Amino acid sequence: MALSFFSQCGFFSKISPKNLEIMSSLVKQHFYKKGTLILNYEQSSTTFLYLIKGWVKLFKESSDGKEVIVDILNNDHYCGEQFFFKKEHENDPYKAQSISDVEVFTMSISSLYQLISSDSHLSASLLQDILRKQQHLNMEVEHLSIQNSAQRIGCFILRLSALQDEEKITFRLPFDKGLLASRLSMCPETFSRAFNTLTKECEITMDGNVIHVNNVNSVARYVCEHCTKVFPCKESIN
Amino acid sequence: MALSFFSQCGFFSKISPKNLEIMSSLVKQHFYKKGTLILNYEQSSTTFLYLIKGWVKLFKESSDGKEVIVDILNNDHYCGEQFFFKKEHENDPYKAQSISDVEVFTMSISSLYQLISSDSHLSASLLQDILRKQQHLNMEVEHLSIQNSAQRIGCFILRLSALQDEEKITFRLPFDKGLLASRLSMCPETFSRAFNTLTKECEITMDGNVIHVNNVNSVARYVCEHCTKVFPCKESIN
DNA sequence: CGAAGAGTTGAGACAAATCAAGGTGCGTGG
DNA sequence: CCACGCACCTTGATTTGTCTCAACTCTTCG
Repeated sequence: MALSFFSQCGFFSKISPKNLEIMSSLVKQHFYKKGTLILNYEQSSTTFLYLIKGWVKLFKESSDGKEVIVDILNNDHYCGEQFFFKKEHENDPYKAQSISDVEVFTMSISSLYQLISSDSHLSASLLQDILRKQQHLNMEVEHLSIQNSAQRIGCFILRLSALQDEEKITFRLPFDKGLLASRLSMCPETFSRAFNTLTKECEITMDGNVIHVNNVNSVARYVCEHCTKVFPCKESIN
Repeated sequence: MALSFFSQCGFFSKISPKNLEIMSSLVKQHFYKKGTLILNYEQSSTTFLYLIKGWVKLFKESSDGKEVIVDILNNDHYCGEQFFFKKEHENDPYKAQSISDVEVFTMSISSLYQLISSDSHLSASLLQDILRKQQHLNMEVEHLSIQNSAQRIGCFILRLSALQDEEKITFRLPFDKGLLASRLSMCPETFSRAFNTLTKECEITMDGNVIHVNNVNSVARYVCEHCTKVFPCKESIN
């Protein structure tokens, strides 16, 4: 891969020139079609996966066979950093599957860890990223206890909308509704009904996979009612 | 504070001798009685708080005035690391209140960050700690979507029990039931009823604040039914 | 003794999951 | 081109889980 690529690549942009060289010899670039299993349980615990473009779902199966969504990754998200310090038997692995056509690069966790260890700017940049992720997880926990289903959907849409800076927004859902429901910890039926109440409560409609937000503030008024933050809360999408 | 203290103190045990000197001049030790407000919103975003001994609750107030528990800290837990990179206006602050008599030390976030930046062993050790925290948050999210109230209580008790290595265990709840209910995202009434079902479903009873677990495995059977992990799952208490 | 705080219990309301039945859009094979 | 199957989504009926409100008990502490 081109060295110049990494210089725009999330936390890697802080990598030292020397390590940049080393790194480019360690990574492998891959292209996968929608629906491909990218990592199985075993691979996940030794592989650092960086998503250049597309959408990837991370998931596990619970002991009674249901799929549990761990996370949904988008451009410049990554996974695997939690295994830096893990011994084999402590692992809590997952599977990764593409839910769109995707472009990724991978490298082994251990070699990334060596890079990090020898590059204090890189490690600071990673730390910053991880703390942001942690903030997001804190928000998720909070929302699961104070928001109802319709509000969780609305909040997700607001965060997608935040990428644009308009009053009226139209965009396509990045993946199917069943998966989004699952990501937001509700069943598909609840998702469908909750979206109806969202339409009733504020100026937002859905046509197939296309969302029309006619007034962002009306959505925020309904969604952020019980939240400890104030909209616009500038969180990342996931 | 004694230099030797930090050498046994969570991730600080990896601090270099030189930084250890510097650090000991930066920290302030405090003792607070149960019920003291240790940090207000403003202080929280500039203060690193390390809990040497006792229990501290971190909380916020939502826009409709309800208290939302962010975390409950115990020996060797800390808070404030999320502000390393935060600009003033991005802050998502909280309050900290002691829920037992406590012993803590504090230092400013910025001076801790300088220490971290100049000490790669220390920063690696911090990173490890933070990744553990992140794992725990992931687990919390997962549990909120797949466990019912009784299972969440049971899971909390199992994690407290994991500190001991016996079949039959008796211990005292470290803080009152209302707070625990809130920490587990349920109301006090639900906590009370859910504990009754727990007693019915497995060999566990409660007498005041004292929990008797007569058979750890019977609890695990009920609690871990839908989980993606296998008991004993060796998570930290909080 | 009385007041306050913590915990429990019951009744009713409400939210979400489950179960069951249809609808819609789409690609494939005839 | 149509017909079929299939995946995705929606809707309705029912059940389950949790919250809310209110009443009551128990303990503690002045």
